[in-house]
Amino acid sequence: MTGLLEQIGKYAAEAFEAAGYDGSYGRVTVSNRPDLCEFQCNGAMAAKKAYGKAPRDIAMDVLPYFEKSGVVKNVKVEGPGFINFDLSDDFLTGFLAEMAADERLGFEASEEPKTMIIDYGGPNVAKPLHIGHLRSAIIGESIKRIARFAGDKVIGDVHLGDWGLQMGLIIASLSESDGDLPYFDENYTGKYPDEPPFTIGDLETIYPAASARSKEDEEFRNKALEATGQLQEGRRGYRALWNQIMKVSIADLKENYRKLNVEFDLWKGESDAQKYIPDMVDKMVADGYAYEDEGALIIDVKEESDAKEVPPCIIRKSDGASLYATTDLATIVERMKLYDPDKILYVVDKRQEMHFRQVFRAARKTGIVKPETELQFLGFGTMNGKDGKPFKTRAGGVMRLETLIRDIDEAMYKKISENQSVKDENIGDTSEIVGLSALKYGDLSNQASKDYIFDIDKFISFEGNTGPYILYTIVRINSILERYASEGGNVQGCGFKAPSGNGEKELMLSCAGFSGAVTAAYEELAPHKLCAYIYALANDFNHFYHETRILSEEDKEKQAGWVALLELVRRILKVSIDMLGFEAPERM
RNA sequence: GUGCGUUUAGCUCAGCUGGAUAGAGCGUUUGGCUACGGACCAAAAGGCCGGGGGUUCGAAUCCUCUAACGCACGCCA
Repeated sequence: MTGLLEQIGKYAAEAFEAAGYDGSYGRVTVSNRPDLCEFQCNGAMAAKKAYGKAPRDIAMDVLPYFEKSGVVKNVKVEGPGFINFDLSDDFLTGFLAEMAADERLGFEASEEPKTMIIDYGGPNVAKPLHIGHLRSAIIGESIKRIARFAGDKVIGDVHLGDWGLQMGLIIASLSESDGDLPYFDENYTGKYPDEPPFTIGDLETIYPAASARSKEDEEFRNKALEATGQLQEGRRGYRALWNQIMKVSIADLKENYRKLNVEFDLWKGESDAQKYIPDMVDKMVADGYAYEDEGALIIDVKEESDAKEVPPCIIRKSDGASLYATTDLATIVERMKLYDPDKILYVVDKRQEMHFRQVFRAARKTGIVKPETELQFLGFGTMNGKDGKPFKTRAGGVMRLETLIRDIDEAMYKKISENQSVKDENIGDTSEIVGLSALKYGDLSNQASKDYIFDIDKFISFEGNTGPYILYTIVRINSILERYASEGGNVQGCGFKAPSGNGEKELMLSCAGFSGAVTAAYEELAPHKLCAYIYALANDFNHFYHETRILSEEDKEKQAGWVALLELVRRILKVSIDMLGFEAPERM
């Protein structure tokens, strides 16, 4: 089924055509003057120029045909030529019934599903996740889920930073501290141990120490560079050690992402792209796209229309090493080969925009990506502290994700224990679920591309436009519906009735806006639009709830209509928070 | 320096391809618990939409100039 505005718009277009005007003027929007009407059509004013006629007269021409459709009522022409009207009760209840019967709640999935790869997460091996990784994970996961709901085949790839100097640094450091391990014995031909010689905790200590040392100790740095080179050339012991680092690190990353309710389909990384590099570069040179300049191998990517010249894309440094752009290009080669996607979406810090512009252009120019395949960059803004500067710990360092999540869980635990009259044994699980909703909703309700203020106090206060408020609404509906069922009612058997009050009609109209909200969030890659929608829906529900005594209602027909409406609201909210990447607890 | 982005209520943010009186939350002030869950609801106060100019019947929205702030600008990722 098509969305509500689309359906009404169709009738409006027919009305315009019937009156002798172009149907495209029959666009309908939700009224911005709720005191006057529910919906409006401004087409008469837009048509003024084309027909050289007063907008009011055009509106009056069209008006009779609007009324005839039976879909709308109270049609009026007001002001300079606004066509204002309300929805007929029959049409609305019919629409809601159709929604309720539909698995996707009336959202029409695209007929030709696209295959889309989303590149998000981007953690580095052997380094703990910190808050810089948070937005990519939260936003990427939500967009993945929204696109899946919309019917696309979506593949999420974590794209690990698992290659390069960082690995050499760890190997070099271990060779000094644990030089007697077989990994460092070049003459060793036996099987390497199954058990890793370190824990994730060890790695997290080793890496930053080695990284700091390499900046002062040139000898050590050279050793790390050499180890990196040998690893890349395939030295057996180093490869085995690298596998151990990967094993330990990925297990830890998976656990951390699991806590965030983030799941990747692919755990590929920069290392997987390495084998495509030589052939790719050779071909780029042979085709004449890549050439040497100042000792480096570059691809020109500037275009005539650039307001500022875009620097060339460097694919090989003058010392012969490949770099970030090379790996990203080779990753595109691999993705095209293995998945042939219609689109690759990068959910990355917006400060990397120039880099991706270069990479995309180089990929297009050299033809490693099909012309039809879309490459899109979704840059997100920085998470700032309350002072407006990048978020730091009190000590001034980068905050670990684990610490952040733990802080929120603890604060939430405290709040829930204080508010709950009956002590629940599951309070720990509940505070994790609610805490995650606070964190994710707090992030997603902001426009992704903008910087935003990360205010822990605001998130854990969970009042107003927050995740916990949404969850609270769901839990409250659950409670009512459970009680209705326990008193012998059949929730699924209830049908919609014409609204009897304003709050009820508002809530119904709000429900009907679901598919429109999802469409906007999907097309614009904008989870915040879905947040805004469910917040308004939750508000409308709570308003309705306060003016209506549902369970004590004598008129069972009327009551059944309300139950049907509540069930629909619940489903919409649950489906929506699932798209945002969190869930509702049983109680809270 | 050049390019990109941001600027809307005391604070944090919405505002769809231009439409009627610019909206939320927090905070402030006031009212509502005989509870279908008060983590709620109702109401009030609070704005030259950074500034100037332009296009238009009509601009927070489009164009232009300008200011402040942020970010990015060939061998880091």
